[in-house]
Amino acid sequence: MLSKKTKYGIKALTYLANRIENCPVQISEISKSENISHKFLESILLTLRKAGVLGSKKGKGGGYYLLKPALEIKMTDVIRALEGPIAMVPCVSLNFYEKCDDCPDENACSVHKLMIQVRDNTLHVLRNTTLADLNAS
Amino acid sequence: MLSKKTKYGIKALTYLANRIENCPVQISEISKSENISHKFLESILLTLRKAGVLGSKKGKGGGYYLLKPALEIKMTDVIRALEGPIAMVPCVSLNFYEKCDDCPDENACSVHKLMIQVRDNTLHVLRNTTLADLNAS
DNA sequence: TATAATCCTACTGTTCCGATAGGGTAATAG
DNA sequence: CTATTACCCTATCGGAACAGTAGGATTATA
Repeated sequence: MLSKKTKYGIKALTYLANRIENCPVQISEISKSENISHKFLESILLTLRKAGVLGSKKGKGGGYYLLKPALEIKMTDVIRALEGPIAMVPCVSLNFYEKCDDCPDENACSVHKLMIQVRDNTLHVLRNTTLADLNAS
Repeated sequence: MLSKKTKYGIKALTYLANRIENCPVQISEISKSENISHKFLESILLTLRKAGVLGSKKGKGGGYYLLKPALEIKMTDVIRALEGPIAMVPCVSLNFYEKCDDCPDENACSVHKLMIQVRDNTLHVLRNTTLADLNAS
């Protein structure tokens, strides 16, 4: 299941991408438009800034803005920053690998085999989808 | 993330599918072979029986066995029984649909659009994979 | 009738998620 | 220079879900 953090993050990014000008947008503007708690959204945007997806400007007239064109922001980057692993089990994760306690041999594990298939298919979608593809049509 | 319940369930099913004879296998045999807590596995196999995947025989010499040939047991059925929804958000789930609180219009939602893509790709894998495909090679 | 095994309900400890609280810090307007 | 605005950061907390446990009831076999 996708966490609300990730869901709200994607919605906020889409909102930013749909603006005509890429100038700083305040948290409260996004929060009102997308029905997201102001404080919660604040922590989400902070995470995206630390991940290098968003830039921010402090003080009056400040806010958050996209650091790159929407076409260059891949969904893999966004989801990894907010959600963590894309894989459904840590033992098939590319970026967040962890060995299973119960599995003596990964290559003989049926779950491992299946989840690699799922991961590859999911990655294919997320790698080839950018923020620009999610724009309101 | 896949729950341990689902993971253990798939491992147990694979174990059953790999047996030469499809006669009742005791919980403790599977539990030992796959390093799963006996009691926990018990509840998992019970779920699979209620879902119509496994049959059981009580009393001495009893145990669990596959109700259908491995080739006819789809991963979608197994995962839905143990994990619940396959989709990453309830609003794109086929079997466990729920409307989002924050979304006035699903069709305009960027997350919705993206997650339908992911769901379709995942479903494609899980529908076309049966227990027989997971056999130890 | 003893024993072996599933069946079933309830409970519990832990972890994670979603959200909140409260102040600190930087930039801008005037 | 100062007030205001808005981001920055840490800590905390309630609740839900997960992983696993406990204990006995039931049923079938030998």
